[in-house]
Amino acid sequence: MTEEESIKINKFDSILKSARKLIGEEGFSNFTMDKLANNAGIAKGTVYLYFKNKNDVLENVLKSGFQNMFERMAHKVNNEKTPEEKIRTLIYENLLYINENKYFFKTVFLDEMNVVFLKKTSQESYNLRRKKYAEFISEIIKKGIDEGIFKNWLNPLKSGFYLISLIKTNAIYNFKTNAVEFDENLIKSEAIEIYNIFIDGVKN
Amino acid sequence: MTEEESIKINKFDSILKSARKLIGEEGFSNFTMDKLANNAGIAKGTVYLYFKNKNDVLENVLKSGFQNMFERMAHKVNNEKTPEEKIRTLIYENLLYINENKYFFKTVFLDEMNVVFLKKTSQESYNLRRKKYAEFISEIIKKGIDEGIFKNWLNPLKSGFYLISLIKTNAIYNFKTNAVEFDENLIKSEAIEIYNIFIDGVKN
DNA sequence: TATTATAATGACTTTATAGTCATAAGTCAA
DNA sequence: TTGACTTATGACTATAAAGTCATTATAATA
Repeated sequence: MTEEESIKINKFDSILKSARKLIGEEGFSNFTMDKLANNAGIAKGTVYLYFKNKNDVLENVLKSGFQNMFERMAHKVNNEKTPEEKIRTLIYENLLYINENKYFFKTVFLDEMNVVFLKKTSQESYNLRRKKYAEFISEIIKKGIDEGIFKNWLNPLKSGFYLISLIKTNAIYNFKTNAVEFDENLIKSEAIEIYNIFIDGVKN
Repeated sequence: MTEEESIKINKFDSILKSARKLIGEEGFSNFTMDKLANNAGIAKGTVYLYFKNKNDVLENVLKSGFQNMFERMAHKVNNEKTPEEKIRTLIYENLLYINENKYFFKTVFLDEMNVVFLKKTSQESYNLRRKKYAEFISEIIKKGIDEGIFKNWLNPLKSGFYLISLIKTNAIYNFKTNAVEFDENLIKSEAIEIYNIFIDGVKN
């Protein structure tokens, strides 16, 4: 690597670092090229010497956030023998990685779930609705725990969110794969699938 | 209700309907007040006679999308006796409702998962990364099925997405509730929690 | 040191879109 | 029919932020 290249890469990296920091602090929706230049201590035009455009910055921020994650996890997981051990390691390593890149993932995840076009106050009412739903489920879970059917170490509210996320993931999966109109039977079988996975997961 | 009120409400509803339609077709990020007025066949100023501002429109669109969902589900669920039956019914009714409001939920869900600030092409590479990860998990699941440990009716890829969504939901839950820095032990116990739920869910 | 090449600057241009408001059209009671 | 009131219009304004480019500063080279 020549020195020029190294300087160029350093600047690239330092701009990227500023971008990550800003996005981690204020989210994607408040991220502007002016703020970026300002935070990096350079002129706006300079940013465009290192990045094609704003999208290019965002893409690199995301790329850097997920950089290494996959390789590191795959490496750890491949060292395990049984499917169960692999899954246990995968979950742990994933949580660890998320925690190591806490500010980045916090923003990405919260931005993902917050219908970012809404004003703060409307986002709150949206999240409140979600929470109310999770609380409704948590009452059912609590009852199951009290009756001794469900694992007694479950966090009922968190379990409620888990179930919601399974349902949503199922819907998204089917939105993306099923071009065809899906009928009542398909819905029924999908519901049973989620039910069997979730119930066995929470049952004693 | 006087006739004026009824007219006003009809117009309110018809604008809302246009908004839902547009958002369902093009997503939140492409939704503009000009398009809305145009689609509703009225002048832009008229929209502002029925809605305070854009946020007010969006809020009403979301509200209308989730309208009745909760009450309807709660009603059905409350008719069931055991926690297990309640959960089965809840899942089915939820999937049914999502399907009945397919276009609305499709947009909301996909917008949620698509880092909307990215250009289409960058979103695709982002989704590809997610898919690659799910595929990695699906290989583990397949192995578990082959070995007879896991339920043989599992869709491995979908199960991969399920696990990712559980991990993510856990992270979000902890981001929102744990103000404190969380240490390695907490991460370990969270990982074990997810592991126990997921493994029992997929195991025979 | 002088000349050329490279990097950086930031004022300016462009664009998109939210929101406004003077004007016009429509409605209805007296 | 008139005039007061309500509703609707869309050209216009305001604003935010992306992206540009002529100019200037810095570094490399002869």
